[in-house]
Formats: sequence, structure tokens, C-alpha cells
Amino acid sequence: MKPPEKFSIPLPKDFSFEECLWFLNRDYDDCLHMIRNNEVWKAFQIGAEQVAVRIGADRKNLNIELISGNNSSAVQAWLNNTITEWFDLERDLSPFYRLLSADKKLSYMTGAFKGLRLLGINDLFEAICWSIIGQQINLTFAYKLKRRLVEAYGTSLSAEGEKLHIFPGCTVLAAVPVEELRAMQFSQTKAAYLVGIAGAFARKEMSKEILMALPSFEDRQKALTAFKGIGVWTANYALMKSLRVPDSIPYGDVGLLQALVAHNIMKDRADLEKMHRLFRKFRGWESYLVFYLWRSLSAA
DNA sequence: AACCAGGCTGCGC
DNA sequence: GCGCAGCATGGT
Repeated sequence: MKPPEKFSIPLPKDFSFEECLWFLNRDYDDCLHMIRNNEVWKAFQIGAEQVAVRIGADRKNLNIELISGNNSSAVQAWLNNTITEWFDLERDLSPFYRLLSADKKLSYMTGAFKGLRLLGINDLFEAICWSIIGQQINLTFAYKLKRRLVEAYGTSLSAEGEKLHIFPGCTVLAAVPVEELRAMQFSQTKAAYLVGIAGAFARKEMSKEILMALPSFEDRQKALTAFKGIGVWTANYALMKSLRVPDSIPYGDVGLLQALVAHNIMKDRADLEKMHRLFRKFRGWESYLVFYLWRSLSAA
């Protein structure tokens, strides 16, 4: 017997669906989800299956409706876990808000961005690809490149007249000739990085499981930076978005530096000691601090 | 039209 | 280990 097409996930305190939706729908054109009628629409790959959901919220719950794919209790369990992780629902933000409140220049965030969760990229391969795509180019262009990659090599399914894309698998990307990516305006080096790392995932030399089995943050970072194309910024970004490491700082990030200068925390982008001093006050919440600082870069 | 963008590699010291 | 040039390509 099939479970109903809808189910709910109870919300924790300090959660704002509106803030999360704002992030997912900010100024860029992300091809991997869609916002409509105050709901997020997204397709997922579950093993060999594909499903699509519509996620809305009321005061107490996230409400998930399956709009494509076969329903089963296993699929629902998978979706429950995945969406809980995606929205970071199991984290208690109150310690973070206490730290913010204690900081004169940042305390406004506890009100302005209240309930914003660190939206993740659950799939490690996708997170790494995305951070490589985003290296040293503006985000508008980065989202364009991602769209070209996804439309060329990913899959998609239709639900209620909408086409929902799924990021290409590592096996597919591993077989893509670098020249094809060049033609899509990926740089030579970036194209080679992507195909190279896809190969490592396809051969199971790298995976989320492998990374999580490593004992320390440093070990995980090293395992990632061993690949051509993954430096500290990329590794830490992926660890923050995919493994949800709470104290991962994407050092060198221009957005982060911009935000710190804008808040008068650094006098200029070279004033790194001030940055380190700030992060020292946010031990255990560095990733969230970075995410909120990024949030501050965009107007309401 | 110059300067910038959610960096990385390889080299010289 | 640290600093720095060179890179590659569109956006503003």
C-alpha cells in the first residue's frame, strides 16, 4: 500500500521559510530548483529513480508533495532525510544567535536574517563541481556555466508543466571531452579539473563516505586539495555545504572579505588579522557566520 | 575600457 | 613555507 503523496516535516525554532526561500531565489538563475507560489520545486535522483517535489511551509511544518515519480515509504524516508539536511533543520541556532548578539556590528543579523538556515548541497560531487565552476568568476557567469553543464549532461523530468533539472552524474561528466566544455566557455583548466574529479568519483576514489570516514577536518581538507583544481577555498566550501562542517572557512573568498570590509570589521581586504579575531569569537559557528555574511551582501 | 569576479597552479626564493 | 605572476573568460 502506498503512503499518501504528501507528508510533513516539523520545523525547529528559529526557522524562517521566507528567509530560506529568499536565499534560494536570490538574484541568480539557479537551474537546480525553482520557486513558485512560495514553494520550492526540485527534482532528485534516488539511486536509479527520479522524483520531484514541491515544498511549502506553514507555521509548524515543511509540507512536501510528490509531483513526479513513484511514491513509496522508502522514497519518503529518503526525501525526509534529504530535505532535513538541505534546510539544516536539526541545528539549534540559539548558540549562534547568542554570539551574534554579543557583537555590536553583527547583532542586527539576529533580527534581519532570523531563521535563515545554511542551505546545503547534499551531493558532494555536485558541491565540488559547483565550487570549481565558481572559482574566480562572477556568480552571474558561474550560474550560466552551471546551467549549460546541467542542460547538456544532466537529466530532467517534467512535473505539472515545469521542467526540473538534475545535476549530471560523475560517470557522465567523466566521459565528457574537455573541448565540449571549452565550447561552453569553461576555461581549459576548469574543464580539465571537472572531468578529472568526475573520474575520481566515477572510480570511487572519492565519495562523501570516504571523506566522512576520515578522522579530522585537516584530513578531509587534504584529501580534497590533493586533486588538481581543489584548493583550500574549494575544499572548505564543499565541506561547509555538503558535509556541513560547522567551522569551515572558505579562506580568500572575495565575498567574505567584501562583507567584512562593508561591516567595518576589516579596514581593507588585506586586514586579515581582524578577520581571524572575529572568527575566533565564533568558534564552532564559522560556517554559519560566513553564510550570514554572504547573506548581508545582497539587499533585502 | 579597465577592473573585477564566492581561486588555482607552479615557480622562485 | 611564503609570495607572486600568469592564467582564462565573461560582467559591470
